[in-house]
Parts: sequence; structure tokens; C-alpha cells
Amino acid sequence: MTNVVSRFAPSPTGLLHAGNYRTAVFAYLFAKHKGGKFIIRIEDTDQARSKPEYETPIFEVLKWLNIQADEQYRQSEHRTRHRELLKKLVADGTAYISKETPQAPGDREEVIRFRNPGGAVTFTDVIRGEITTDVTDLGDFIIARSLDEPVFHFAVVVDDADEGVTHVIRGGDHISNTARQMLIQRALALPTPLYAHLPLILDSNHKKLSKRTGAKALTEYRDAGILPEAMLNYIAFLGWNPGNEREYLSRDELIKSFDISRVQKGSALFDEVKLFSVNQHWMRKLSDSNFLAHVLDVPRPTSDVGRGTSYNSEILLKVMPLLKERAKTFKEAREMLVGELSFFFTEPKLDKNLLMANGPKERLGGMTKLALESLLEPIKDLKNGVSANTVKESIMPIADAEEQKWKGGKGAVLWPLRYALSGQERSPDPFTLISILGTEESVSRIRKAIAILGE
RNA sequence: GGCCCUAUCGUCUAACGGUUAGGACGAGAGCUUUUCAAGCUCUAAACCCGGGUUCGACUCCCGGUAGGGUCACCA
Repeated sequence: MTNVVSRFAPSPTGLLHAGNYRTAVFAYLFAKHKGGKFIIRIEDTDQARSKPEYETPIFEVLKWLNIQADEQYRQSEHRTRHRELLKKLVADGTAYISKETPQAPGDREEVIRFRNPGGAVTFTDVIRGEITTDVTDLGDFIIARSLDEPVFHFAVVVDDADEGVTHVIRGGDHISNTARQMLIQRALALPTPLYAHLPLILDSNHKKLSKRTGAKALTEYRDAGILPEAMLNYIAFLGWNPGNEREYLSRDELIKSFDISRVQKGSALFDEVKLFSVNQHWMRKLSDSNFLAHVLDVPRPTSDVGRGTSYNSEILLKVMPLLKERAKTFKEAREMLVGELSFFFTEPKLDKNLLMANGPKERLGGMTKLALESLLEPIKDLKNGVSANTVKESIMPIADAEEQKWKGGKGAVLWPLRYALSGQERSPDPFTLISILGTEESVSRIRKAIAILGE
């Protein structure tokens, strides 16, 4: 098989979801694996429903996913050609102009119908094997509303042939369209490409992914801070696998190992949880500064409006490793900056009870104060920029000593310390906090906690 | 309903006649740990059912069941 040509032929009548782009991804991977051409054709024959605003995101997403077309077409540009062939079919009697009674608004008084020869049509699907359809019950189906308005079935057949498409890779929902399209091909004496019908991607209700039932446009995932590598990786693995146990493949690796014969026949469910986990994997491969750039690329969360937080850039970079181990999307990371990790940038408000939360309150008030005071000097002695581990080495002994003295556990020291620094019931460990905040800020926050305990 | 397609853990999947049915996500437990997150270890979890074929079926065939797709002057 030389000169493989595959195509992605979306119609700009709505925002495209993961299922739509999955066919693009497979068609692309297939062509590139074979060293062939991948083309994009905008199917805008339905003038009434095709909208430019649906077209722009298609190219945006493909660019985001780094899926480049070798050639680009627009179906409406081929109108002359369509008209010519339509006339030919009508002239030789293969098709005819038929008088109609309009059933719905927009229906025509006359349309062009294909004279259906009937019988069985068989083709060998690359993925599913032999499929036979009895076309008799299709009747004389409509191929155009007028000479200038071909309908999908007619236009695809002509365009695929004119563009030299060798492999039609599309969703399984097209299986039942194939036979009638082949009928048109035969009438036009055009070659029949190879067909590969991909299993459908289903939503959590086990229905075909669809805008109407809430499938997200891919742009939404992009805007939520999903990495294109992750999206591509996840989508490629829906209904396909490389035949080994690797789960994370880069774009180039996908191209290299893509094998259409390994495509699944059964449909798969789109699982956001898994997508996020794949995304986390790719996020973690980024350098801290690159990671930060992505985080700041996410629009400021609405919860942050009016807070006027300005980030200390030095601390911001130090916080990145924490975000890396916690966030599954950049949006999530962005939200942590103004949420659970915002104390790095703005001084926390402390609650006396939470400060003493680690034991019986009467005794602990005094004890907590002593514990915090005992930490002041050792922390002052630390140099700025030391690692969390170094901080731990100098503070742990104190916690251990207190544990002996009060039998309250290390928590009697470490909890108030961590809370004084973060103001959060849950946060990274106190050593990490000190290493990021620096000694001066840490001491200042501990003093404030001590002051509160003295009230 | 007609026609067509499909069928392995909850989910994505491996297996291409002989395996203790493997991996990943998720879940649970433990370790670590002041807390959270991460990490590490472990556990639970599947061959839709019934007939064949075969020395032997998740794998092949048939039937059933279930699910999905499609039946437009949309693509």
C-alpha cells in the first residue's frame, strides 16, 4: 500500500467533542505511520447549519494537538464539480429529478434521487471485516436538493475520490452509510477507498458522545489546563493500544507504533478521571518554570477577584513542586494558588483553638506557647534557601525532646508550627513551609501565633 | 420495530486453542507521616448465557441475551 491518504472531514455545525477528534487523531496517526498524507476537509454542504464560529475551534484544537494537515479543502469549493457529476447522473438516468411534497420547512418541491438498483452490497472493513448491507430497503435515496446543493453522501464520495483518499477512517455511526455511498461510487465509476469504522466513544450513560447530552468541547479541556500531549495520549488509547504495557506515549511514539489492526471493535467510555491522571503524568515531566508558565496561563479564578494577590515570584517558583505533586490540571493548580496554598503569598489568619488543636486545651495553651517559643532560635539560625530536609534536621530534635517532656507526641510541636505558618488544617509539612517562606517570614508568623496564645 | 455493529475487572485494555486470565485508572488497606498531597507495598475486582468444534476453549462456529449505531431534503 503506497501513497496512503487519509482524511478528517468535520462539518462545522457545532462544537466538536473528543469523539470527533478521536477520528482525526486515528486518521492522522494512521497516515503518518504509513508515511502518507493527511488531509482536512470542511464539510460545509449544509449552508444553513454550517457556521464560521464552529470552524475556527476545529483548527485551533488541531493546532493545539499538533495535528497538521498536508492539504486542506472546503467542500463548498467543489460545487462546480458536484454539479457536473450530478448532471451526468441525471442525464444517464442513474439519478432523476423527483417531485416531492415538502414535509418540513425548507423542503424542496423537487429533489434529485438516486435510482437504487437494490441488492446486497458488501465491503471489507479494515477493523471489522466483511459487512454486507441489503440496499433495497434504502429506496431511491436523495443525493441532492438541487444541482447546486448536493447532500453529504454524494459530496463525500466525489471529494474523497478527487482528493485521492485511499483510507476513509471515520466513526462507526457511518457503517450504515457506506453501502449507499458505494452505490454512488459505482455509478460514477470511482474507486472505492478502504473503509475503517472506528468504535464509537460513549458517555457515562453509554450513549454516543454528543453535544446535546453534555459532551464537552475539546476546547474546554484545553482551557482547563489539559496538556495536548495528554489529550492525544488519552484519546489514542481509547480503542487502541500499542500491544505492550506502555501507557504513556508521546506524539512521535504514537505515530511510530500506531497499528490500525489493533483498533478495538467495541465502543469505549470517555473517562475524565483517567484523562486527568494521564494529564498529571505529562504535567510532571515539565520543568518548574515551564510548569509555572502553564499555571499562569490559566485565567485568574473568579474567587480571586478583588483579593489583589500579587505573587512573590521567588516563592511562586518554589511552590511549583508542591503544585506538581497535587494538581491534575493547570486550572486546579491555579486554584490552589488562591485557595489551599494561598498562605504562601498572604499572611494567614489564625484561630487560637486550631493552634491548640493537638491536645487538652487547658494545659496545652501554655504548652503550645512554650513549644513555639523553643523553635524561634533554631529557625533564626537557619539560612534562607535551605532545603526542607535541612530544616527538618534542625527542628526534629526539638520535637523529639518535647515528645519526651510532655508525652504529647511530636505533634504537640509540629502541629502548632505548621498551623502558625499556614493557617490551614491541611498543608504541606512545616519543614517545607519554612524552606519556602524563609526564616524571617517564618519567625514573624510564629511570633504572631505566640501573641495570639498570650491573649 | 427493520437493518447493521459489538460483548474480558466499575472504566481503558492484554491474551491471537493450553496463563495462577496480565497491566493501567479508580477503590480499599498498610507503610511513611503532626495534617494533606506524593511515594512505596498489598488486596478486592472480569472472560454475558447456552450449545457445539477440539485432547483442550476468553480465544473458532451457531443460537440467545444485553448494549450500541442507523433508518433526514444533517453530516
